[in-house]
Amino acid sequence: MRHSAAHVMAAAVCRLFGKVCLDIGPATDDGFYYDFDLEHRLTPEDFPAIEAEMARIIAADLPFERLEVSRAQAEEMLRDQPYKLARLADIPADENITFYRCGDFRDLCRGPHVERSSQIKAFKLLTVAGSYYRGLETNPMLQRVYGAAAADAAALQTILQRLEEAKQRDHRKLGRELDLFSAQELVGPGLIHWHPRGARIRVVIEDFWRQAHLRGGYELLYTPHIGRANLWETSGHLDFYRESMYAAMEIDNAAYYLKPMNCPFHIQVYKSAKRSYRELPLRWAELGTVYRYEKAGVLHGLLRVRGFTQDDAHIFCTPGQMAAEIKRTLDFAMRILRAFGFTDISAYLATRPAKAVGAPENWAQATAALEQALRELQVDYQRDEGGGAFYGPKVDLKIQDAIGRAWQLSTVQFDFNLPERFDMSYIAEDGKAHRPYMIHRALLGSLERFFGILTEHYKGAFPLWLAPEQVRVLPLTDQQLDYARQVADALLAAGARVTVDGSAGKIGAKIRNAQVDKIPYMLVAGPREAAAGQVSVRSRAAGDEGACPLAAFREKLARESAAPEY
RNA sequence: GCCAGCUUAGCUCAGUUGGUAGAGCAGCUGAUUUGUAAUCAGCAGGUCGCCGGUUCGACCCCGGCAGCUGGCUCCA
Repeated sequence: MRHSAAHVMAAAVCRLFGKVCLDIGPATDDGFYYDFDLEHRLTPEDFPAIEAEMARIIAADLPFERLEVSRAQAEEMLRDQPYKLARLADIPADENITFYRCGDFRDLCRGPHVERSSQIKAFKLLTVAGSYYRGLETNPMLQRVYGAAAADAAALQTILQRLEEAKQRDHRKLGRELDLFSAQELVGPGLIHWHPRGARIRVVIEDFWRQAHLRGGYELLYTPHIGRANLWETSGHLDFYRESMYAAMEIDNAAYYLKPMNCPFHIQVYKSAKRSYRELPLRWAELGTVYRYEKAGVLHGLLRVRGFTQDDAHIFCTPGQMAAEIKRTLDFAMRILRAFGFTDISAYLATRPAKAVGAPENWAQATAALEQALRELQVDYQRDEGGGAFYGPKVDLKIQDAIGRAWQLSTVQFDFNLPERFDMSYIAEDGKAHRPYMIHRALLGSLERFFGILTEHYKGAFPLWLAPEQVRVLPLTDQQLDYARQVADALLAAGARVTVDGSAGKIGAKIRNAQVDKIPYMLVAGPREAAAGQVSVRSRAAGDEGACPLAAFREKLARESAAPEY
């Protein structure tokens, strides 16, 4: 039905805009799109006319007819459709060539379709965008119109509501409304400023992350932001990653580059001493800020930026330790993700691509270790055959957020390349130098991206342990301002993130503002509470919870705001 | 980077078929001192993204640039 809706849209566009070169128009999860090439530049202002034309075709209840034709007939039918002719040429000789006809519109198409146009019950055009022919950057750009289509009006409403819900959760909107972060034109695109409220959350995330890593057997590193050209030549980045790197800075006749990755620095720390098998595995983690030149058109809020902090780590181990380290790392990653409220986790295992470095038997061993760990940890996973980086196989973990969207966060990657390039070694029991195994991993991915996803997951209503402002004390009148400050001081001393609303408004207004700011707890302090040393607790989610002694609330807060177990 | 669209006050948006702009919220000041989602009044705030062109005159028309948005491509 959705695919048929694409045909009907193409038919409508052809009727309205004269000569249209058609490419393809498949169904999508929620609807359909069609790629065309036409003189007229389509805009959303064209949608009502196209939709009206589509509605006419649907109302006419036209049949979809399947036509089986010879290749010669097909070529004749498509003589003024260059993209279609190219698609036709791709159809294998032993396959039937079919067209589907609906009214005066017919399209080279494998089908199937609905029987009659009236079976398209509900649709709506959504956006128009550019799209390279066959997805190749060097090809001409076609115009793509996306639409939603559903079995009935209610189902279409559900789709549109889901899109609206995603819009309401957009971290860029919430980031502005809740004053969490910004990017500044004067500074440059893709460079993030964490405002006080966003930074408070980041501090909690980082503190939690550091504690977890120290308890999890990692050491923490800090490494420089720039390094000499030699370093990046040795690592190979200047050969294969240069277009993603910021240009060199010349200092004392040497070229320095801003780091796009942390690995070479960690390797230098490794190489600062002769390593023994007795000290392996080494697990070194760093919140490492990197800069990458991302094309302007791909930047997106916090999710795709040019400067970001990876929660990076490198594990150096012996081949014999590798399987255990993999399992340990994946288990650790999942426990951390669950702590942040992401419980629905799945995995992708990417295996050896055609062009790869490293011995095939090492690849096989590493891939098997990854797969075994996934099985032992009972994670659902899919294999992405040949999808690994050239330097090693990897596992990516994906989570589902509160409205079911999937995001890739963690990645665990083998590296058979850098240990070689940097000639890393350790002395084994046999007294000889051996090459260590190297594993890259990031759990949150980058703090920017993770924070964006977290914001959308919670719709800005961060749980108590993450909330930038956990408690706001609301004096009923100015008479209670001193008492409110005492309450706040007492909570502050206990480690809470707390403020006082000293504005002149009525209590209703103060509550409204606190709700809009998504503060987990509001404490109303009127004359009754001040006299009794109490606070009236209102929770963001549950509303008025009644009065209790300040000390009791302080204990409740301490209990509830502890970082989660993991 | 590519295609298209957008850019007016801190935010969300009106507006002028070319005669240099307005609202709500936020801010500030004053009044109000209030019991669980918006008290009232006043004030202030804008080289209408930037640069250039056309014009007697440009926020409006044209060109260039920047940023953003939706996609595409990319994502070691």
